[in-house]
Amino acid sequence: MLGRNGTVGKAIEVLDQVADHGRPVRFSELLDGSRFPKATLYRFLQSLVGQGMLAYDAERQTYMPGLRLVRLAHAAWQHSSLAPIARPHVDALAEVVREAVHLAQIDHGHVIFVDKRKKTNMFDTLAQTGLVAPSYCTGVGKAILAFLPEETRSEALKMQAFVPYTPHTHRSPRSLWPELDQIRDEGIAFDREEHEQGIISVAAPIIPDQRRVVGAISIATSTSRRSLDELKTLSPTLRETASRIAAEVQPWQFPN
Amino acid sequence: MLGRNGTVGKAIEVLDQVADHGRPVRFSELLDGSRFPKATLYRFLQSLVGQGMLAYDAERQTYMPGLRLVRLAHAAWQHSSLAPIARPHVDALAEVVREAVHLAQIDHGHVIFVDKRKKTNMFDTLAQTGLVAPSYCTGVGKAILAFLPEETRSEALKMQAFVPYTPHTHRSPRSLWPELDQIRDEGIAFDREEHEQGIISVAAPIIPDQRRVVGAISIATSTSRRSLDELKTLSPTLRETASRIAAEVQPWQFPN
DNA sequence: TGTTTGGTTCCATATAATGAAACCTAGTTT
DNA sequence: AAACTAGGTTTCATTATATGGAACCAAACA
Repeated sequence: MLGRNGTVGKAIEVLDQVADHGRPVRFSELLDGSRFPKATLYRFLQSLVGQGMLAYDAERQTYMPGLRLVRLAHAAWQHSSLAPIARPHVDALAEVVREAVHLAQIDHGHVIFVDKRKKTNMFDTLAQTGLVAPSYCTGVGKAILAFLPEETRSEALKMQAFVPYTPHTHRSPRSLWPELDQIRDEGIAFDREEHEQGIISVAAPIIPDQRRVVGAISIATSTSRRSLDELKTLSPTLRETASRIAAEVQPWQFPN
Repeated sequence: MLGRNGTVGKAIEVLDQVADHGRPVRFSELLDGSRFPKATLYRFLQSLVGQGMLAYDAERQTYMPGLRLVRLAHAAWQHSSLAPIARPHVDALAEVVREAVHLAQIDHGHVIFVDKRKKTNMFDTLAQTGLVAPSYCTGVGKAILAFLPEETRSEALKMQAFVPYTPHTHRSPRSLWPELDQIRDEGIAFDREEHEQGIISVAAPIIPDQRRVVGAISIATSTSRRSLDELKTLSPTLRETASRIAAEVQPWQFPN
């Protein structure tokens, strides 16, 4: 039962696989990317469909997330995500700064974008709500890493592959440490085109009432629109929004 | 594996139980409401925490939905829920009619509210997004039931307990059939204080391109604010909104 | 008509799950 | 201080469930 080779772990893996397709998916497509034998995968799919976690379209022979998962989703969203509480603050910040605003949480060393707001159609980042990103080369990721307890941070850094997405990306934990120290000092993190070429951001951690960091919020833009120095001038507004969100968060509500 | 006594079914039952608490919950509280022996429940919780579907707060010894579920949630929400597509239409309708607007889908005979908008703070119904309601005594439920294929409708009706929530509630499928016929004729359903005393609604099914019904939308209010006749005058607007949503829905995207 | 493809089922065997009982720690009561 | 209680955690002989290669099925294709 425990671990990825338990029955529960395997079922969740299948669930993830269907969800990751982002569209209805046929059995053979799932089989191609699966580590399970045909009969085993088939049985897991039948089981998840029977439980309502997946839905099966008999006409097109495709699988997709089911309404029981949608229902669970909602409960999870409301009680384990910053997004419901932070939404008005994220909206307000986006209105003021006229750039993309991201809200993220961390999960086993990876950043999960849980909300994103922008008020213009001119520009966008790759960040999509619900998506996972590395923590070592995103503003929100570094803002969170800097304020994690030492041991948790070490574990989180171990899980990073330090893929050099751009010439500016950190290549190792050792390279990153001095910057994390600086982030702790200033309470502000920057993404200097480290994750996406041409994309910069400024981020602040969300830390309720001297407790541990629960997430981070960032303002992201392109180098063609703004400079890093211009982003710096938005730091006070950003910190204030992060504080407001932190004030509303009840720390016991969130996982980590 | 198949059914509620398979390992997967049991794990999902535990997941549901934690999610249904809507707040961090301790092991003993879960044990109280569980059909599993102590060791079995404990092991399921450890397994789900290990997989990230649940999170465990060691300080308070409480469990809650985990970020992997939030992530899965998002995928499910975006690809298996009407809400993302329907949102602008629901907003627009709420703006026009100045009452609560509900969006719902059906799942094994039960209605799931997937979105809800209102532009006044004066009153509210019990409908909460993500919640499940019976189909036989809600406007959206009856709107969907009426347009389901015959066999699916029979199955769905069998799953209803026909609890008489108010004196106006249908007590049996037999009692409901003539009204479903009428709903099919008119393309409009009413909740005449059948689910909640004092609450009435008008609902229309969402049926893309001669295909099967995928959901329904309703306008709900209280008898102290509006009469049923007044709600009737909103039918054309409601039908139009339902048609607009249906036009955007790609029928293969949604589960049944 | 024979072959291919994708999906579905079978069942002897293997593996994981089971759950009563015991254990552990912290707090409470005597 | 000792005994007791409560909530959480672990053990392991036994049982139940999962496994997965092979076979089967239906539809489409050559």
